[in-house]
Amino acid sequence: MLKYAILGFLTYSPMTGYEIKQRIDRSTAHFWHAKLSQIYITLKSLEDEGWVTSTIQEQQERPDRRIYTITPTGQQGFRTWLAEPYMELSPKKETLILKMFFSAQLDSQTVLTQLQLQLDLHQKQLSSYRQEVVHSIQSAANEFPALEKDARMWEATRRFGEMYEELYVRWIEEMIMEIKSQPQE
Amino acid sequence: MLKYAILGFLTYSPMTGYEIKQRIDRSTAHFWHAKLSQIYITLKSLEDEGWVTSTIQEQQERPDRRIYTITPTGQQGFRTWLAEPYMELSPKKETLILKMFFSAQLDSQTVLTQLQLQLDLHQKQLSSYRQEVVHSIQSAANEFPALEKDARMWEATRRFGEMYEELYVRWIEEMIMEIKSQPQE
DNA sequence: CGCACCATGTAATGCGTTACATGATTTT
DNA sequence: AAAATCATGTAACGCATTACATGGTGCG
Repeated sequence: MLKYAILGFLTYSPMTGYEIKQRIDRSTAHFWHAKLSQIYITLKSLEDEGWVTSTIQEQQERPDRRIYTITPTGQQGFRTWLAEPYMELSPKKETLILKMFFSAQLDSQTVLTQLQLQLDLHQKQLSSYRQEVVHSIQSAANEFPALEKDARMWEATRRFGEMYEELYVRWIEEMIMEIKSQPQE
Repeated sequence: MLKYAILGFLTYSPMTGYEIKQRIDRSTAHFWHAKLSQIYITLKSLEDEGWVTSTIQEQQERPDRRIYTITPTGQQGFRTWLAEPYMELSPKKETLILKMFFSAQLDSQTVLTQLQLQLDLHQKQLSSYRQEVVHSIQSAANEFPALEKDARMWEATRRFGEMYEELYVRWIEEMIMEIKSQPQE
């Protein structure tokens, strides 16, 4: 699956593994993330398949860069995947919710501390969607006017991330209120 | 991580791998899922660690059952994990959103079909949270009145799933409207 | 008659993370 | 002086999925 995310970025322009990582972090990280090491591994296997090719660009003051380019076969494979109907629900792994599921076994104070910590994290994430992510989409769109339609899609996915964090913050706040309002045993 | 979900269920009562799978499907599947084969593998490694023990219950008309019981060490390990502050955001892998991110490259009709399909799936999931999941929590709470506090937590996690699906449905509906309102090129 | 349910497990494979290894330049 | 950025990669490990293997009972 990661291979399609990588191919997707390479449809815009050739780039290095390092740059792909940066793009992911700035745009898709809230619904699709990846570690740098895994990106390098996946690029290599894409090259073995013939879906991308790579050339070395030598540099003197920086390490050499390996620039990956998508091949026609890769283009084709990516398009096929993109158009393919997706008929499942994406599997979720939400550690906080799992902990809460069993947290009746804990004292309220520990649970409240846990929730407060997560509230802070999600609030930070929310404000990042409202600021950094908005800006990075707008600057890409301004720089390349041909990508206007793409930018509208990117904005829609950003909005998904924002709505998700709003929901998370609301849920945690409700949990905190509910726990505080309950008689201690 | 799955090991803690399994231990969590075993704190309520001893049970088989098969039963753990059923419990997961009925209660935590929307934020924590697992395949049966992985549950068996994890139970075995928990037994090697000494966190659970197992006994065989012979049956004549059905296959024998291996019943797992949590040990004091396992109890301790589970409690430690539960009380541990969770300081990250859970990583997400949302295939639909990833596809949408790149879908400016597709014609609107294909995108609309994709969205409509997912809308149906999420609406079904939503109504399941409002019906089956509500009932299964209530029947567990009625059967074991001592679990009242637990049931309140289960209900909170169910509510999270419901809110999440409401968000998803809303987002897809907005996407459909936006795409329909755009001039075709 | 076929499908779903009960019930457990192994083998092969794939995907992902963490740690390791290197090393100059730029920013704080 | 320390940390972050640029830049690539491998090795070991862990976790998860898919396929394989078995086989009786109960329901529609």
